[in-house]
Amino acid sequence: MNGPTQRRITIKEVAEAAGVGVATVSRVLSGGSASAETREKVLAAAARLDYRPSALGRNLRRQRTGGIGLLVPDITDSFYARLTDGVLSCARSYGEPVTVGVTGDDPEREAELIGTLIEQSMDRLIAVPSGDGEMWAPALRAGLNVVFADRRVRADVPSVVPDDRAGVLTAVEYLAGLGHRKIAYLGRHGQSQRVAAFTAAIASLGLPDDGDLVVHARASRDSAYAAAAGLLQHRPDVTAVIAGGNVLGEAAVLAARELDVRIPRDVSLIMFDDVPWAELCSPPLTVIAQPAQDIGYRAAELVLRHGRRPPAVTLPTQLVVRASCGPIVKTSRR
Amino acid sequence: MNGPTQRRITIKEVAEAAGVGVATVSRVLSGGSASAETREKVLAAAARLDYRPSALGRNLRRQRTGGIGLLVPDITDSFYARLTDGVLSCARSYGEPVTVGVTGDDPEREAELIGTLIEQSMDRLIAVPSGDGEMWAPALRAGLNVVFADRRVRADVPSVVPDDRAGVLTAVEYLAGLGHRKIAYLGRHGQSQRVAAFTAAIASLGLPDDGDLVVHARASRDSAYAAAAGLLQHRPDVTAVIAGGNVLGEAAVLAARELDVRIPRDVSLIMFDDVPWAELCSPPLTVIAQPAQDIGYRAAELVLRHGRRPPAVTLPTQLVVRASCGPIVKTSRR
DNA sequence: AATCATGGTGGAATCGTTTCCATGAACGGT
DNA sequence: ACCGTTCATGGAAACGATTCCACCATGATT
Repeated sequence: MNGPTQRRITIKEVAEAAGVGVATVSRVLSGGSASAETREKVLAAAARLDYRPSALGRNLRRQRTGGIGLLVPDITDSFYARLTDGVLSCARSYGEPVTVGVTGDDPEREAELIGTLIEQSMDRLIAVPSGDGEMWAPALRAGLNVVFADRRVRADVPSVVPDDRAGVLTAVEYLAGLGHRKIAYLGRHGQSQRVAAFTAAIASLGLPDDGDLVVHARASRDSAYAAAAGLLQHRPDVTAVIAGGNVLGEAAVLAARELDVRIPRDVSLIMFDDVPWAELCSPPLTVIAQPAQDIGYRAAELVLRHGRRPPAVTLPTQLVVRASCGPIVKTSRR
Repeated sequence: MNGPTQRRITIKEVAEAAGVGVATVSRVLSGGSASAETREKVLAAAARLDYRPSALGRNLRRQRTGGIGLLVPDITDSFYARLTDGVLSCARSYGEPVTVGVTGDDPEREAELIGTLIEQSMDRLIAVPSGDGEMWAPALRAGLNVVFADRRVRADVPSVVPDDRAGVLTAVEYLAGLGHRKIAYLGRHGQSQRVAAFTAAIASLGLPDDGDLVVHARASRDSAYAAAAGLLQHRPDVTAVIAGGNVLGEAAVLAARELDVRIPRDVSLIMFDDVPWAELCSPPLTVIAQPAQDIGYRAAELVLRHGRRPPAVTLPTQLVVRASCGPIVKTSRR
């Protein structure tokens, strides 16, 4: 009840105002051929009426919808926030709107969100996939133009991922160089790539792999804390932990503090993903930096350009040494 | 070139498969009246064909578009990420897609994004407004259903904001209680509400207000750092700083460290917005916690319900005392 | 001079859905 | 037995854009 909310003006009215047919208006505005005189008239009328073509009408006619969908596990996680920022940044330069959904690493919610996007006739989608590759078969069959980000779960879908193998290897080598032999990986579900890289790295360096050195958490902070605390409590023999993300790193620091495990004296910690607060933390955290924003940007480029899509883009990571890793002191703690 | 990308099935095909007219299909699927028999047939056909109504067609017909737009200054900022999470969480329960845009606190970019949203026929918008209220006149006249979040720049637009006045007052009182008299506010553009509350609080406590105790930064981390460093360098007389957001707080800690200003011995710091790392920081940061997620959720509710919209919702903040504020030692530092 | 190529232009079909309206059947009341 | 009411149903219009196609005028070619 706050105003007469003026009706949207259509191409028909512009045509009338310019004294031409609707086809001509459409042609002029789409850069088609027209005489200089009519072009002038149409442009003037459009400007005068502040005409904005309706994306609805356009998209209905041409079957292809503009806009791109983006599915991330958790927008609250700095890594995915930065990835999102990269996508938005690229999309903005193309003038394409981005619809964002949060999956919480739950395949069911993911499927539901995909359904919503398909209903909107979105045909371009960037996703950090939650489940395994099978789940994506229907979406792909539906003609969805999908690009995976951060994780690669199908070989037939283009993806932009950090160089997990190199990152993990760097981390493990660094820790091994400090004398650590019992190194644990604290990851979240869906990081099969990294876990594989981890066990491979352990094996290649001849370190013992006596079973459950890999612990998984779900997307929430609570779950991350529980996993970290469990690891520190039940495995007093591990002397170094690799956290597979900033939420997990945060949880590890918190849990260590709570359990009176000192970093790096009692256990060394190295965290995937460099975040601003890693430097502010006490102790400042040694991290494997990941180009989160670039990942998003490149994924958006891929999904927008759409032509000649390379199977995979791998972006380098970087070890940033701060103060959360130290040489091993004597034996295992406690 | 990766498949025959099957054509989307339409209501017409469902009608044909069910042996009824399109109108009947539409009616059944929208919950209109129909005989049990036909309802059965239609539902069966729709399920068999995996029919999904096209939002494009629907939205074109009914002039009201589903979906809501969300405009935030910086998705990388934990506060806005959490706010966004709240919006997405609420929107998901309504099955409404959310289109997100990043304004960077730039009114021009904001206007551009609004234009894009209008083109998409979005009629519902949640925004953290960058500019002043005037800028919103065209959007409102266009029939946009707007709700402001975090900042209130117009009285005639519903908004959901934290209780800035109480938050600032609490912070100032707490610092004054510790003996501080020269307190600075480090804010970002668009926080006029808080700055007003700050000067009011200063005045009400009888503290000196000798001019430029308020410093502004833009949305970027660089700008925040510059502002914080400038403040600490040029005003050795201030003994306490209130940072108006987590990015500003982070910048303040960083700048203090760089300039060898110790917290809380040399200056006390209190930060708006509680973030997970505030506890991990050295020293742990005393903060004014803001219900970022709730703000987003409530804003989404407001924009979705749409009826009887209250003029404003104010959500409480909370002082969380940690270790970044201390009593004043002697005189001004240095 | 008659015909053909050219290029600007507008009418009309189309996209997929909702909704108005007319139709026809069934049924109950007088 | 006839008429009026109710109800399910399907045809068709409408939403706003793009695009095919026919049309006409002009200029060039034979």
